Formats: sequence, structure tokens, C-alpha cells
Amino acid sequence: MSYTYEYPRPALTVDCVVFGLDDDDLKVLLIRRGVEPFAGRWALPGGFVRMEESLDDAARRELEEESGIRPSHLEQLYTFGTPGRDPRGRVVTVAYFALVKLSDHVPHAATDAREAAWFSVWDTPKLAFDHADVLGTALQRLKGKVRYQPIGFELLPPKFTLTQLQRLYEVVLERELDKRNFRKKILAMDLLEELDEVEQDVSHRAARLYRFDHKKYKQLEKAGFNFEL
Amino acid sequence: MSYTYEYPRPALTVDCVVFGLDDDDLKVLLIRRGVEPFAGRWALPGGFVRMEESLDDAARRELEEESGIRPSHLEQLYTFGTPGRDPRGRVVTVAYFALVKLSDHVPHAATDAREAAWFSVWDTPKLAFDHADVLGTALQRLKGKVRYQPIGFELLPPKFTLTQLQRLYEVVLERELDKRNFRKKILAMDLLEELDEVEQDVSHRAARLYRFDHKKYKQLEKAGFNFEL
DNA sequence: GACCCGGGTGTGTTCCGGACACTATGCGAG
DNA sequence: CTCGCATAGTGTCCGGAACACACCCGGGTC
Repeated sequence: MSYTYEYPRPALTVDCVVFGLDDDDLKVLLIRRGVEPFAGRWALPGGFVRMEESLDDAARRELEEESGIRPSHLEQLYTFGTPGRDPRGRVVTVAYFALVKLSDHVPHAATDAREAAWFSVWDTPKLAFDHADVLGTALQRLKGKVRYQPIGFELLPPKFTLTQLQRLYEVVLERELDKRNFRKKILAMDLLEELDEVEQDVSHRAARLYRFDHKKYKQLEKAGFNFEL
Repeated sequence: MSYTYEYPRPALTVDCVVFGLDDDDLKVLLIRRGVEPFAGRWALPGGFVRMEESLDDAARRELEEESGIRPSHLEQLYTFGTPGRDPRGRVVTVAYFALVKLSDHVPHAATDAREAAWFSVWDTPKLAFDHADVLGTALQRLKGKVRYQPIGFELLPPKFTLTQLQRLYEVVLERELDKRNFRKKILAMDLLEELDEVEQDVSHRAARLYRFDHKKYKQLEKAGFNFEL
């Protein structure tokens, strides 16, 4: 079977930058390529877009196929289409940006035949194609977006302590925050549900657990409320 | 001549949302389509991506071809690829977002054979394809971006008054700003060059003219400075 | 020359964000 | 049982920004 067109067409792929948070290290999911080009190199999960699926669906499908992951947050990042970025010919890729709770996905899970692993974003191996650029763009986006949209919670387990939340922001923004001011600000938004539980198995005073209230956020958002770090 | 591939490929286009400022009305450039589908309807300027050009180049080329415009600011916006958005088959479009100084481009200029015109963004005719979505996305982006990057100046003539600048922000952000504070803030950034000229032909006290200092901004940017509102 | 229109500046009040250091609690070691 | 340790949790003060209001300026119109 083959397909013929009057004019040449680039091939279209999607690639996903999936972030996860491991304690206070920000991780990205990579897949080791089995075939040329760049066989043996690590790359972002991704693949070709099918004719009947939307771009978002393609991203979700490839991610599920290659790693078994269904991210809690997925959004389009940027489209990379410089001629020459793929040695096989003209390939345009729509990059996606995803966040997952690492607690839901066993670290270093090799789900398929392919080898998949989490790497610290500050210390990745050399990547295939222009995936280093894609990762860089995704990091920038994460850094910019985390401050004015409550997407950071997608990286944490459902129940978390305020210290965990603060660590998350410190890791992503690459700077330290003041504990008192951070708590004041985040609690003033009234988006966290205070639970009657504390963390377990720690050798010091246990911290109270909180839960992010998605419903309340949606309401406030409609009313013109703006989340801001 | 024809081109054959082993798997089917979507066609790839670029479309441009070009904004211009006319006094205190925000305008968008539209082209009237000559051919089916949507013949006679207004649409965003755009066309097919060639195999040897980058996406940015394709956007610039199509814009020049269809309207003669070379925008002072151009950036990628979002990629739209829902199956069914084009009745001719699967077409994925990379949307771009551009700003021009209307003073450089005669309003209602019909440069080519095609009819091109500026419309108020709040009052456009019914658009072809999903271009209304694209326009909406572009407006959101403009609104978000204008506050933390000095791209608004690309909409004004090289020499402008502070009131013009304030109007621009009020129009884009859809809310009123305090005159005193606006001036204080913008002047405190030290990015405007105060000229020894005033506006002409006004029936009241003439306002002083200013010019945006691109060089100084680049310097400050490198030094970690952040433009904000 | 009176008045009208926006341009441009000053001031007082309130509000918000950032800087800053100590006490409380629970566990484990000895 | 006590002590030590590691982290949880908490309030105040200050300066600058936001906001509201009031005023003078300069030129054109009638």
C-alpha cells in the first residue's frame, strides 16, 4: 500500500517531554532508540501521527504505547520543523509537554520491549535529533507556567505536605523561597484542603497533609481569579 | 510530477494572525478566499509549507506573498490539527502570530490579486476553516504576552506619546489603567528615549514623543532584567 | 480672553510582598 | 527518662507599588 500526492509533504510526528518529580529532583522520561537513525541513543517518546487522530490523541497514544503512562496534564508545547532536523528527510514534529505523578508510575519502569527510564533534567545523556532543544523549551515553559497556573500539583501525590510543595517550586524555579511567605501566600488562595492526616514514617515531627481542591479552583477561575505563585 | 509515500501524510500549512493598531482599535489582517473551499469567505493569510523552508520562513513568505507585509514581530502560536478542520482532507496548520506598525502598511491595502483588509478583532466577518479559533488563541497570547515582554511597541509608530502607549495596553488588556502609575512604571524602566519633539496637529496641548530603545532593552535583558506591565 | 480639551505632575492612603528568627513537636539513641 | 536532633509551624515590620484625587499647563476654538 502506498500514498501519492501532487506535492511533496513533510512527515508529521509528535514527541512528548514528560516531567516527574522525585523528592527534590526533576526528572524527564526518555526512551532508548532501537533503530536507526540514532540507534542506541536516548530520545523523547513519540512517533508518527495517524490520519484519523488529533494531535493531542497522537501524543497520548504514543506515550501510552512507549511507556504505559497516562499523564495528568498534557499540553502542546511547540512545533519544530527546521529542514535537516531528521536525517531521514523532512520531518516536522509537534512537541508536547506532560506532567505525571511519579508515585503512579514505578520509576525506571521498562513497560514495553523498549527501554524507558527517568533522568534528572540537569543531567541527561546526549539526546537524538534536536531533542535537547525540545527539552530546553519544555523546561522554560514549565518554569514560566508553574507561577501563574496551578499545574505543579500534577507532579505531586494527591496528598502532600507544604514543604513538598515548596520544594517543587524551588526545584522548578531554581531558587530558594521563604517558608513563611510561601505558606502565607499559598494558604491565602484557599485552594488547599487541610486534611486530618500527617505524613508517616518520618523520624521527626510529622507534617500535616493537604490536598489541592480542583473544583474550587475551577470556580474561582471562572470568577476571574488568577493563580500566581 | 507526484510524490509517493509508504504511509499517508497530512498536508502541512502555516497561517498568520497579523495584528495592527489603529488609534484605539485592534485590527487583524484578513484575506478574501478566491477558491473553494470557503470561496468568498474571509480567512487568515497562509498556505502550504515547502519542503526546503523552515516553518518560520514559510510564514514570512506567505505573508509577503499575500499581503506584502513584513512584520516586525513574528512568533509561532499553536498547531491546529483536528481531523476534519479542512474539508479537503487532513490538513495540519502551524499558526503564527505577528505584529506590524499600521503606519508602515497602508490600511485596506489590496496588494495582490487577492483582496486583503484590516478588521477590528472585536467585529470580524465569519471566518473560513477554524480560523476563528486561531484568532481567539492569538488574542489570548497577545494579552498574556504584552505584559511581560515589550512587544507592544511593534504595534506603534517609531515615535509615540505615552498616552498612545497606555491606550495600546488598555485596548489589548481590555481594562483601564491608572495614568499616573502607568507613566511612573514605564518611565522607571528607563527603556524609553525622551525626544525633543511633540505631536503635531492636535487641538490641545501637544504631548511629548518617545522612542523605544531596543538596544538598551537587549542589554538589560541579558543582565536578568524582566519587563513587566 | 474665556473656556475646553487633553497633557502632565504632586500627594496622601492603603495594600501587598519581602525580609526576617524563634518556639513546638515527635522520634530515636543512650 | 532525658536529651538531642530534625523538621514543622508561626507573626511583625518596613518600603515600595497601587490607587484616588486634585491641580496646573499649553494650545486651540469661538
